[in-house]
Amino acid sequence: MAYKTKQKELILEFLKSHSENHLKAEDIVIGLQNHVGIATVYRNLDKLVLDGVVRKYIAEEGKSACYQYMSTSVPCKEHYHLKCDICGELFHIECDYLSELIHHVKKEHSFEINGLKTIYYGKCGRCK
Amino acid sequence: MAYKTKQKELILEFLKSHSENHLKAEDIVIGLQNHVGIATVYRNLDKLVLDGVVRKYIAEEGKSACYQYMSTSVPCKEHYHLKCDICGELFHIECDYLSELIHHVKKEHSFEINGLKTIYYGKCGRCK
DNA sequence: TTGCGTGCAAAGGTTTTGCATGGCA
DNA sequence: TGCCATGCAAAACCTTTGCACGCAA
Repeated sequence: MAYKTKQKELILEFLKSHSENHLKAEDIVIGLQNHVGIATVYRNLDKLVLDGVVRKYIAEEGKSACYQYMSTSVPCKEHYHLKCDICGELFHIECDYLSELIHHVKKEHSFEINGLKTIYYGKCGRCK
Repeated sequence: MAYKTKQKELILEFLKSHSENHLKAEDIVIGLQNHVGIATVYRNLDKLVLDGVVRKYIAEEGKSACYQYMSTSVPCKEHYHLKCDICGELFHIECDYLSELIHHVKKEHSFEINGLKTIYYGKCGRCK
């Protein structure tokens, strides 16, 4: 039902080898030296996101979305994202407090926060 | 330096009278029955956001931004937003735990989270 | 009168879609 | 062979911008 194609492999390969970065669809196309069309990149990313292999970030309104490979061996549950409104930098932090927050909201507010998808906006130390 | 115009008044009026809703630029144009152009709406919203009179939300990537009037009499510091990935509904909650989280991140991670801008994504009770 | 604000339409950037073709199974 | 995947270009969508005109001060 799902064919294995060269493009699919190339895209996943590229995502894996840049798993520490947040990639835009175009970054992938450029990284693969235009061997894969952007429409194909978007189509594959959509599927990968649905399969939970890749996460999608809303970096900034109007700007392009970012994607990142989710390593299956290293769970990212304790990994959160803070984005500075001023300089635009995205910080990755690990914090038990945030994990507790998720637990709290689930218990008290019947809402299951997706810590991987949520981005906290604000002002970073340097810009303050 | 800043002129008072009919359009400006109409837009602010509309935002105020729908302060419990999250409005898209187009909602405002339609609400005002096309008496104000969409470019004008965007230009005014930008200023209002800068002035802190209105907040802007990134509801969903690729989709249009939402705006909401910030009542000056009722401070909204304890008011957070949860958006369900499944049904798309936006929940407004008040929660001291979240307020504490912001305090914690500020102290421990030197990052000042903007609780008004941040939207927590996840799954709501009904969709779970 | 001065110059900011507006409306319109065009441009801009990102993502999606239609359709013919390519290539996996 | 059957049918999913791809590439290209066009379309779709939201937002911004250029320019001439209108209108507040």
